Amino acid sequence: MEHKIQPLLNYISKYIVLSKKDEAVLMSKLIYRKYLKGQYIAQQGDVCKYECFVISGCTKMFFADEEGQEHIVMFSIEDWWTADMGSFITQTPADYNVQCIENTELVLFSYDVIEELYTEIPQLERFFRKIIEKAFVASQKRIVRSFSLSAKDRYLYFRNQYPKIEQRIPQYMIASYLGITKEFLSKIKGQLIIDQ
Amino acid sequence: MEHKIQPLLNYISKYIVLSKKDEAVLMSKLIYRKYLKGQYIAQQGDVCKYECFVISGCTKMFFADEEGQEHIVMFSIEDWWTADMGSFITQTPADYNVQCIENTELVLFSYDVIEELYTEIPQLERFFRKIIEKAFVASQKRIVRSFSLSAKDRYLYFRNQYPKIEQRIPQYMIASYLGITKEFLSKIKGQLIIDQ
DNA sequence: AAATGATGTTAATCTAGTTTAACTTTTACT
DNA sequence: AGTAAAAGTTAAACTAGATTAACATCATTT
Repeated sequence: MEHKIQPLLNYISKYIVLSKKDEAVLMSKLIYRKYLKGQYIAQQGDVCKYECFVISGCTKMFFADEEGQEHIVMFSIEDWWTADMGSFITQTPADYNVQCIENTELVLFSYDVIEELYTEIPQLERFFRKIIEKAFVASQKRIVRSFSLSAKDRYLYFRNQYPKIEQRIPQYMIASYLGITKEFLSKIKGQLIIDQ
Repeated sequence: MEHKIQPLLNYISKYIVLSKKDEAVLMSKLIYRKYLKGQYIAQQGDVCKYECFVISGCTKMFFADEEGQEHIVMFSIEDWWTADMGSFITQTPADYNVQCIENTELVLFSYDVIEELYTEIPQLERFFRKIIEKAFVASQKRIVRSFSLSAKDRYLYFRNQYPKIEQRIPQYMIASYLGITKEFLSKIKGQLIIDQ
């Protein structure tokens, strides 16, 4: 299993230095799991049991509104996280679904394990603080963009910021992430081609 | 100074238990400061030096876009935080301004002090992790509302969630926070009165 | 009390983005 | 290869919300 979660260890080492012993403790408590395209990792209404680190593949987190419309909140690819954090930290039913868009390899941190780990390896508290700080900043910037940019500019920003993601994901999901209809995104793309 | 920052100590005690000694260390490193209505706590372009805990009063965090339009990202009242976290954690120029809407009392955590505190009182790492987890969850829920609710429903949600804030803040700022014009908010309120 | 500036309202016109619906292209399955 | 399903396009009619502009109210200062 060691080599499979190596990307996670590399990722952690960017934030904190762990001893070999700590790494061993960590590895002994984590779950490595493969999912197929289309498979659900977590479901709206269930308590979110895991924080998930993506080793490979791609996931979307979304919810269905009263009319059954799907709204995508985030995508996650290699070296990023996914989970309904609200449900995870309060251990109450989730607002969101997490589903694989590609075959995906994950490392799962269960709620109980992560609490144990905070005690056994106090540095992980710092690690997760920093990760969440970054996620919070990104989230707030997204709010700002959603209010101050037009749909076209939000799309251009997305394309520029996540060129790798755009290739891998159907357009209608990108539209959902941007908060517009797939028809309007199609129109925007057509317009951009005309403008060259 | 002790009694002035008591609300902060009470707030912290909801998340972690600090010894009297730790409390004394903490207090010795914090800055208590009063601001007048209209005064700026932080400015777009400057590096954000402090994380601020609000003892009393009210602040807004906002940015001015290219056309000079003001967009309000968040309000903060008693027992909440304010700062451009992105600027604070990276110590790079801020995207946002923070300004007092009322006379305001703050407790300031400077960047250097907070790093020292994480080392001297490791429990604070946990405390801030939990605070930021909550802030991140709230931020993500706001994204969801901005995409899935109409302006009217966002206003109703705001009014319901923050009844105390609504009383204290001019309507045009609430419109800015909701991502709509003051004229349209006025129309929504008129409509709500007719519907009763 | 008058005057200034900040805040809030109303209404007409305009536009970014939605809805509906028909059609085309691509992908995946037998 | 042939077919069905999924994904993407186009265009017309519509709507939520913006813009502009004129006016009303309220608070603060002189």
